Amino acid sequence: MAGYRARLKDIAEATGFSANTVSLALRGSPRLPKETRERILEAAERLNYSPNHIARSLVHSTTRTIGLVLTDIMNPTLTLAARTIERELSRAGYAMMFAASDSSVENERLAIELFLSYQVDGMLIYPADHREFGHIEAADRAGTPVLLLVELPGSSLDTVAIDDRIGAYKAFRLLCQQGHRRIAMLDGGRGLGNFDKMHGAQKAIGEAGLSDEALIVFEPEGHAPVHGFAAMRRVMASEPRPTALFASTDSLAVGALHWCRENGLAVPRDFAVIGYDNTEISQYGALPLTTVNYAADEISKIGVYRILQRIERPETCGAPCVTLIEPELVVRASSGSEPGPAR
Amino acid sequence: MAGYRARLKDIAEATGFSANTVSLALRGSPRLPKETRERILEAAERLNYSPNHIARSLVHSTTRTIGLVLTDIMNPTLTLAARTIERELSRAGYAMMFAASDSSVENERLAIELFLSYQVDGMLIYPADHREFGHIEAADRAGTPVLLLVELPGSSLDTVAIDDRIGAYKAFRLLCQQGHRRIAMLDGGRGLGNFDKMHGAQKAIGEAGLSDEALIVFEPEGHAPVHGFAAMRRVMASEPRPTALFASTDSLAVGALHWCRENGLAVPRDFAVIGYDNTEISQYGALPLTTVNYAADEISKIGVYRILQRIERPETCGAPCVTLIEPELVVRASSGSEPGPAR
DNA sequence: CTGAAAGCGCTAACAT
DNA sequence: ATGTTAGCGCTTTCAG
Repeated sequence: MAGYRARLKDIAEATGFSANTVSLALRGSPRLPKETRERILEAAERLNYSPNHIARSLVHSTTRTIGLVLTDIMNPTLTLAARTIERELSRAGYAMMFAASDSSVENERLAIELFLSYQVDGMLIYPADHREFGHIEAADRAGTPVLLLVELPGSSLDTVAIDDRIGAYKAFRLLCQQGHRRIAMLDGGRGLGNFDKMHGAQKAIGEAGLSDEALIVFEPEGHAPVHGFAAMRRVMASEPRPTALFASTDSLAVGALHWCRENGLAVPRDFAVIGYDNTEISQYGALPLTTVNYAADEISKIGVYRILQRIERPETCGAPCVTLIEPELVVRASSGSEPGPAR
Repeated sequence: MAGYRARLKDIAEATGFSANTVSLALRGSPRLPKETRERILEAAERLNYSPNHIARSLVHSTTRTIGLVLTDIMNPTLTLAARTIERELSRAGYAMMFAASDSSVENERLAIELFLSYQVDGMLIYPADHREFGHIEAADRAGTPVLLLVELPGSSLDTVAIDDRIGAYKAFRLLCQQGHRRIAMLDGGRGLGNFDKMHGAQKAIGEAGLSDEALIVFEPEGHAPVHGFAAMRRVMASEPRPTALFASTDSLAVGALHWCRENGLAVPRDFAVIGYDNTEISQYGALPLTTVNYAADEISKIGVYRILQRIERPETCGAPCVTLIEPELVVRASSGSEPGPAR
C-alpha cells in the first residue's frame, strides 16, 4: 500500500480499458457512455488515484503555478499581500510557490531562476532593489509574465502598486498644516529606500512654503520597532530639534513612540508621529497611531487578476501598464487631528 | 526572442553534439573533455538556457518541492514559521509551495490533494482541526512524508511542536502563585481549541490547591485583538469576577489590555493579563505583555531537518516520533513579577 | 568519449 | 465508443 501511486495505466489494467479512455473518463469527457465512466471512476477511487500534475504540465507546457517573490514576509503588509495572493490564486485554480529575497538582489535572482526552472506560468514580485531589475525584465521578456507590486521607475513592467508619493504627501501635508516647521523622516535609505515617499514629502513641504531644511532624513538600521527606537536618539539630538516624525513603516513609528514614552515626551502635544502601512500594531499600541493605509489586499487582488489575464488571455492585454492606488491617511491620536496651527 | 525557451535539443543542434552529451555537460560530468563542456556551456549561455525542472521531475519522480499548509499566515507565529521554513528549505535546495486552510478541514483536504497532485516530496502541516486528520495520515501512508507542527493526540504522524501544556501550565502557575483565585482563559474553543493549554491550566490550578471553578473559559469569536476586546465584557460580567486572564494568543491579550485601559482597570494591580506566543506586539503595546515564548523558528528548523531526513535518507528514520519543545515564560509588566501573594 | 533508444505519466491527434 | 501512436524535455541505460 505505502509508497505506490496508481497511474492511468494501473486503472486501465484494472478495468480493461486503455489508458487513453481512462484519461478521458477522469476528465469527464461526454463522449464516453455513462457506464464506462462510472466503472473507471470507481476503480480510480479504489486504487486511490491522484493525477500526476507534473506529467500533465510537461504535455501542456503550463503548470498552473505562480511564483511569489517577497523581500520579507515578516513585514506585516507583505504578510497580508501573501495571504490575499494565495487566496485569490487558489480560487482561480492556481498553486503558489513562495520565496523570500531578504532584499538581496542576488537572492532575488536565484528565486527567479528557481521559479523559471520550475516553469511557473507567471511571477508576482516585490522587488529587492529600486535600481537593479534587469534580471526581472529579462524573465518577462523571455516569456514568463511578471507583475511588480512596487513601482520601479524606468522599468517596462506591468505594475500594480500603492502610490507612496501621495501617501507621504498626505502625511506631510497634515503635519505642515498643523504648524510643524521641522519634520524628521525615518526611511530605510539609499537605493533600497523609496524615493517616492521622499518626493511626496518634499512636495508637501514646498506647498507649505517651507524650505528644504524643514525635512531631515534619518536612516534606521532595519525596520523593526527596535530600530525606530534607536533612531529617535539621533532625531532628537539634531538641531534644530524636529517637532514631528514621519516613519516609513508602522513598526518604526511604534518604536519611536516607545522612545517618547520612556523619555517623557508627550505625543502628540510635544511631538507628533505618523506611521505608514496601517498595520494592526498601529491600532493596538500604547497610543493609536496616525498612519497611511497601505491597501495590500487591494493591490494583491488586482495584481492576481492582471497576471492571470495576461497568462490566460494575452491577446486582451496591451502594453505593460502601471496602476497606482491612492492611499488614505488614517488619522489617530499620535498626530493632532486639527488642521489648524498646533504651535 | 520572446516566448521561446531553449531545450537540450536546441543546444545539441547548435553545437553538433547529441542531447545526451549536452545533458551530461550541463551537469558537469567529469567524463567529458574540458573543451566539449566549455563549448556546450557557452552555447547554453548564449541561448539563455534554463533547465526544465518539470521534465527532470518526471524522470526522477521527485520534485525537490515541499508543501506547507498553514491555517492562517496572518497569525504572527505562523508568519515566522513560514519564513524560517522557506529559508531552511531554500538553503537545502528545495522549493516551497504554500497554501492556507483558514482552519477549514475541507480547505486543508483540498490543499493536500493539490500538493499530492503536484508531487511534492513532503508536507509540513499546521493542522486545521484537532480531531479530523485521517486525510493527513492517508497522505503519509500513501508515501508522501508528512510532518506536523502541532501535536495531534491519537495520530501516528511525525511531529515537532511546542509543548502547549507546559506553556499554559507555567502561565497559570505564576498567576496562582501570585494569589489569583479566579482566572479567566480565552481560547478559540471546541475541537479547534487546544486541549493541551486547558490541561496545563488545570494542572497548575490543581497543584495550587484550587477547585475547578478557579478556571473559567471563554471563547472569543476570532483571534484578532478586537475579539479579545469584545470577550472582556463577558469576562468581567462573570461571577465571581476573575482577577486575571490567560489569553491563548498575544493578539487576544492585547485586545483585552485595550479594554482594561478604556475601562479604567489598572493592570496588573487590579487585573493581570498573560498572553501566548511572544510576538512583537507583546513588547510594543501600551503595556509590555507577560507571555509564553512560542519558538516558531526552532520547531521550523527541526521540522525541516526532520522531513528532509525522511525524504533523503528514509533508512535512517525509525518509527514516527513526537518532539515537544518546552516553552519559556517571558515575564513583563502585564502580570506581577513577584511570585508572592499579590492580593 | 559520445550517441541511440527507452521511458517517466500524461494528453492529443488520429485511427478503427 | 475505444485503442494506437507519438511526443512533452529530460535522464538513464546500453552500445559503440
